Amino acid sequence: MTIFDELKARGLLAQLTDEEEIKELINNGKATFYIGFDPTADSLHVGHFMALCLMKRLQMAGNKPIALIGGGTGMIGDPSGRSDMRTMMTVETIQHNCDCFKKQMSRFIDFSDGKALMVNNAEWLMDLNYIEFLREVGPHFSVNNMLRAECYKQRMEKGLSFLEFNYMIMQSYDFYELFQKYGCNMQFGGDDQWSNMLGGTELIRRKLGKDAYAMTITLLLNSEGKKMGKTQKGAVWLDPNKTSPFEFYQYWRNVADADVLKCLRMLTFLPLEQIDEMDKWEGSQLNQAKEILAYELTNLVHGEEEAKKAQESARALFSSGVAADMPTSELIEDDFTDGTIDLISVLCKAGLVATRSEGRRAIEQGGVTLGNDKITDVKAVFSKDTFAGEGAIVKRGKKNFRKVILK
RNA sequence: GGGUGGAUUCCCGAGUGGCCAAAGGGGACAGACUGUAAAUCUGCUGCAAAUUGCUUCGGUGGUUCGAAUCCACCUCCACCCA
Repeated sequence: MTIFDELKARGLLAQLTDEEEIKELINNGKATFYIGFDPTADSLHVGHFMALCLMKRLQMAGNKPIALIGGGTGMIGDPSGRSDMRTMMTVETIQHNCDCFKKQMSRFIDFSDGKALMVNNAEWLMDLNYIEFLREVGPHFSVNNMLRAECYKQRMEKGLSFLEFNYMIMQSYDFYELFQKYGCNMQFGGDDQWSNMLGGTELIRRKLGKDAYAMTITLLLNSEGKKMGKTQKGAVWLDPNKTSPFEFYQYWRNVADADVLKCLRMLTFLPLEQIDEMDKWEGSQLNQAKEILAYELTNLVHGEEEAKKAQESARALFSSGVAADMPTSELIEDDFTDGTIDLISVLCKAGLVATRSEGRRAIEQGGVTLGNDKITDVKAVFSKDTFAGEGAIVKRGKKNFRKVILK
């Protein structure tokens, strides 16, 4: 199976400028492609993960990836899909975020021997001269056309500043620059980037009379049509310090039935035959598929050891309620008053609730378990013995466990 | 630059002097039912030393016994005119 067919079978491809040409390029390892990453946070998240996978897949097929960090475009902010204006970031923050991205990406992509490149568009965007730039690219963009783009249309109602309006031009210029510098002939990106990407191919054609191609990846949406990788706490990060391997594993273990197969296809590197086999599973059997999904992804992002640990913890926790390796919190002597500590404090210290009010609610509603006892008395207190030695397992709701130990 | 309308809690959105920690909906959280799923039902949703107290309705200042609500100035946004 060719790489192109595989990508297609996995449901990764959304829009393409020229299917035949792109097929020819990537199947024969002749593509030098780039994907842009906006440094809006100090870690990549699940949303970026698909892009990284795609880079990896194409790299394995002999193509050359360029990871473009948007140090320059980050100064502007992409208005696509945003309902409000993005807060502007300081130069220092952007730089810091770029550095973090670099580190994380190196885990997935092989940058050795020029097999892949990582560049920052700040390199060429920051020193542009306004007038020169306007003269150079300005004539090639039609405002009428830009306004017709879906991503701007939506913003016409809410307000779109000139600053953000320029994002498309900057991104197009990136492609143009990469095309000339590195022979980059393709751009990939999220489906929401389509119009920005077309801007680039258009600019290259108009200025250089050459063809470049663009292709978008399907956005990973769940069955409810929402972007995946978001939780109530925010994004699911790839940085283990922001989202622990266990949490990461649990996120995937908990996807809806309707989404498991799609996730397996789009995100894992498992052979398609194996995935098709799982497609036949039904009902509670899907829990197996979810385990596989969670394990595979945790393995990819955090390594085999972490994946195993997370899986074992999860299994143990949900079957017997105990696990050797589980999120642990420590109490110190000072947390106790007269040798005891109240349950609300325990919940807070363990990070299971954000405020004491929330803790009180959780207890009142019967959501809190310590050891094997459900506790509904808000005023319940516990002695140091409770947490000594092996500690005690505190549960808030059905899926939030924490081992609490007296230090 | 001129005019008009607007900014309320995680989001949408009511409230136009005390009865307001602020209707309703969504989301989130907890419980029941389940398969660590979905759907459904119930509870709950500012903070805390918790039948009470404290802080919130874009910002600052003012009027008043009392302000989300009235006044002044400011900031931001949308629409119309230039």
